[in-house]
Amino acid sequence: MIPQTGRTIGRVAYGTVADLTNAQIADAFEELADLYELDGAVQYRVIAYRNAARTVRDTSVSVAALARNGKITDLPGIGKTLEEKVLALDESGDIPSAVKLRAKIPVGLISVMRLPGFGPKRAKRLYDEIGVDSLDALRAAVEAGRLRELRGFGAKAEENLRKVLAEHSEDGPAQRVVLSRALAAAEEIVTALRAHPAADRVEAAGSLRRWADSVKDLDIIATASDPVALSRALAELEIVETVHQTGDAGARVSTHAGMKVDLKVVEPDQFGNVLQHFTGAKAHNVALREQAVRRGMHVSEYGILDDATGETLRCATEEEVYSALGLPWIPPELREGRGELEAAALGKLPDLIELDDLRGDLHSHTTTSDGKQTAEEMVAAAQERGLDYLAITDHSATHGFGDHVTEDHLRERIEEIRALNERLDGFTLLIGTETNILPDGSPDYSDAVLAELDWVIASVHTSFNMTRENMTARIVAAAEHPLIDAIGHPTGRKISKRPPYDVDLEKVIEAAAKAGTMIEINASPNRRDLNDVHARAAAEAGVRILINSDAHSTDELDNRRYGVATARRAWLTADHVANTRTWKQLQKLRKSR
DNA sequence: GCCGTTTTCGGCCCGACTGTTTTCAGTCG
Repeated sequence: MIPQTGRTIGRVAYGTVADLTNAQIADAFEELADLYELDGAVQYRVIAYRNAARTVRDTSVSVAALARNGKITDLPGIGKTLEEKVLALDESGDIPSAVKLRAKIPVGLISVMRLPGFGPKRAKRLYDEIGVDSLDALRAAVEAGRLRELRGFGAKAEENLRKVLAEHSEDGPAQRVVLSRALAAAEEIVTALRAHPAADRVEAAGSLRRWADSVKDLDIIATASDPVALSRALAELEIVETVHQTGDAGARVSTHAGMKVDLKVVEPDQFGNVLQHFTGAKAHNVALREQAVRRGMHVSEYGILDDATGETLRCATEEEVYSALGLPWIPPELREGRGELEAAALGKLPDLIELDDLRGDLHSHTTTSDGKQTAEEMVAAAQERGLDYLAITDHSATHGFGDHVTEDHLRERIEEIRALNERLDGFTLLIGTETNILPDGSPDYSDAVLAELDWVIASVHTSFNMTRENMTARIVAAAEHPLIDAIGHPTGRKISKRPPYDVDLEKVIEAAAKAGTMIEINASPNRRDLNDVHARAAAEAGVRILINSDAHSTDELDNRRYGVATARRAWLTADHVANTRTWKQLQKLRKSR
């Protein structure tokens, strides 16, 4: 079913109506893909729906609006048929073919299909032959020993299923680990393996290397003079809880935190192929291989087979892999299947921003609100990290939790910070605030006190459950406020913990671009908000992006690396990001106050 | 269902593993 958050079926009841969101369209396509797959449709039709769902999810403008304007078929993988379905969904709230399929295939079968070891074929047979139409029905069938009636289901299958069903009821599908936690484990493991005498090259691959928001497991690719010794070294690390297997091709283990780690030890002359293969993402690799086939070549983790010569090219480096396909090396952060191959072929890959490009940080907290350290300590830490300026932006009057800062207190603080700044040499300390955006869109300080500050960020910290229209109007109003320089963590999401509040970011971006308000990529690894897709859209719309640590302690200034990673995944260059400039230069980019 | 530096029709990425099978379909990454 299509989730209906923020949208009204039978839309006449309201004067204005929330737009059909991209997530809702993508969900509808995914449901159709699942149902068609269970119905036994040709695999390529199913793949077409899945690809379209991904494209829609990665699109930063309203896909429903594109459909209404006749532009939706400009999106890759969306043709006439899918255009019709989006229009039907937009107009009637559902898709006729989905209605038909739901009448034919029980929706509960989708969760059966998702079970590990199951797929559309097995799920459908369970339904056709013994009437299993949900997970509960499957449980009952296993208990009753009915699975053995089926050809192709042996004792082993039944045993595996019992195990899977037991795990499934406990914590649902395998949970992903937020990148910062995975990275800490990866750095520990990679450092230890590199130090081992048998090791030659050791690199973490996978979504971790692409700096994704979260990762499922850890892939490590290595070359070694003694593969067995290196595999054993991994198995013996303190961080490892369980060893699943180890041998001359590598090892598979789990950490105490429950993360699976897969070490693959490969031949040095294939290291580039394997590293490329396991860095992914899937969409990138599929597109790369399709492109290769058109040139008469076949790419796999073992090499590149050339039809013309019948020979397989083995590559020691990733550069050789891409070069053999006529492409420059592509930074891992871009390998998501979002147009990077086309850009690479045209020599138009962006010159991505790096951590050292950042000159200042414009969002940080001290003990005045909920930070752990003083302004003096934060300044010292910022200087150690090579920054030239830092804004102290403690929480505001309505923050609550006993951490609020009254206007009077803030006025005292302005004096203190200005005095401290006077004593600093070659460093600029700014006094600012992270003012709450109240439900009506106004900041929770008076304009008079905001005007006294060097810098104002505005964020939402309360009333998350507003309607999409109201939340959008609220944040747009803040973006249009003459004294607000930037919007902080614009969607409020917490990765793997809390979904974003319902807001039409396209409208916020439009308003920010028009008003000259900057938008932050909050670099906290639990936020990374704006995300990569939205940050790319904002930059393309002409919004100046900030990468801010939101540090609540000195060590959290290092979180900027996650913000830079998100910016790189958004194709941003140093020029897109305002705080790559000196404070003096940045001030020229601000709206006039 | 989409798409076009051979194509508007006939293709559509690659290889390993698993379980049950005797040559392979289904699933997974």
